Amino acid sequence: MKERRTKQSRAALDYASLEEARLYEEHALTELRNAGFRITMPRVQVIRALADTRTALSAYAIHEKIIGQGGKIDVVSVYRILSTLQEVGLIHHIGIVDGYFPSRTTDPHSRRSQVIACEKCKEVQEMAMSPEVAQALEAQAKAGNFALSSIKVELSASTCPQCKKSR
Amino acid sequence: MKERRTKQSRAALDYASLEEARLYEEHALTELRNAGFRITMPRVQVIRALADTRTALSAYAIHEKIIGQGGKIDVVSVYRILSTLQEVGLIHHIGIVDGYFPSRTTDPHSRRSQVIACEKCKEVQEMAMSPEVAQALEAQAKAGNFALSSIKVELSASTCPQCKKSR
DNA sequence: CTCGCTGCAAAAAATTTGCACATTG
DNA sequence: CAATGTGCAAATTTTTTGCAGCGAG
Repeated sequence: MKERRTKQSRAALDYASLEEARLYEEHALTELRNAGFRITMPRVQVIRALADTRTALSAYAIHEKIIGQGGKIDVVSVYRILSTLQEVGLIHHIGIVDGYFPSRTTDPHSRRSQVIACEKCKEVQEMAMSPEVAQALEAQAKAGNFALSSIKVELSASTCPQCKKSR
Repeated sequence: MKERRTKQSRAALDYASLEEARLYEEHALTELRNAGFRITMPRVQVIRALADTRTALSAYAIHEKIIGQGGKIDVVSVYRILSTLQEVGLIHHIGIVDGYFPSRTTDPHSRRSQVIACEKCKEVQEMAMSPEVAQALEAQAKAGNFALSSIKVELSASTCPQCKKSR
């Protein structure tokens, strides 16, 4: 029941599609370069570890994933690279699951993020923030006389579509 | 310029009004009792430390605040009490400032929270989540076939009303 | 070639655990 | 007085820092 697969399913539930991953890697490298950062092996490795994940990862989880795949990197570098990636807007830190997740679809410079995390399987999904929501929040901040600089929305679900099916 | 005060201003910028604090303490103790927890000195102390704060506090910050006021408590207890308070819904962990903040106005059982934090002075304010925002997010989750269980909105502002004035 | 970046070593900070004792209801 | 909760000691985990040397551009 847990091993359920469909024709076009991915190889393992923990990984995003190859295409998604490839796109993210490319995108991330470009953004990094544009921001004036050098492209190094450690950075490529961290980006790849994030590129195909479906769950939010901690610095240690990323480190282990890289080592587990035969890579070589120090945890300290993972920390430093994560803060660089966050600075450039290529990843978000997700509070409700305490981990980093790649920003695959969101504009790195938008300062807005919306995700939903499944409590059961821990998978995270980015969602587009609807203009209504964004505008309502902006209006509210303005009414309160705040100079709004960023919006972060984190939703939590007891089950996601996959978890719902496998029962 | 920094010491600006108005007639009805609070004694120190770090503290919420006495009335707000008193109400929160009372409310928190009631909820704790109702949830079947005992009322103990350490718990009262942590609740008080949170009751009058305007910024989000870490476990250590709470510990120091209590000790600094002549109280006595172990950090370990602070951790345990914080997780109890969170379980009961009396505090929220605010990701963008990485600290705990009292839920003064939100219903402990609503599983919804919305706050705004000022990047300059670090003060946090709870905001009511507008029905439009809540409904839009619910609809979105439903459309994605997720069983939504909680909503957390964190806004960040470069300046808050107070910071804006003092310039 | 030359900064920017990484690894290594080490320290510091944050969080968790086990157990004997104290306290609440 | 019977859980429940706390303090203390200690371990574990996470995060930060300083510095010498490597390597991307």
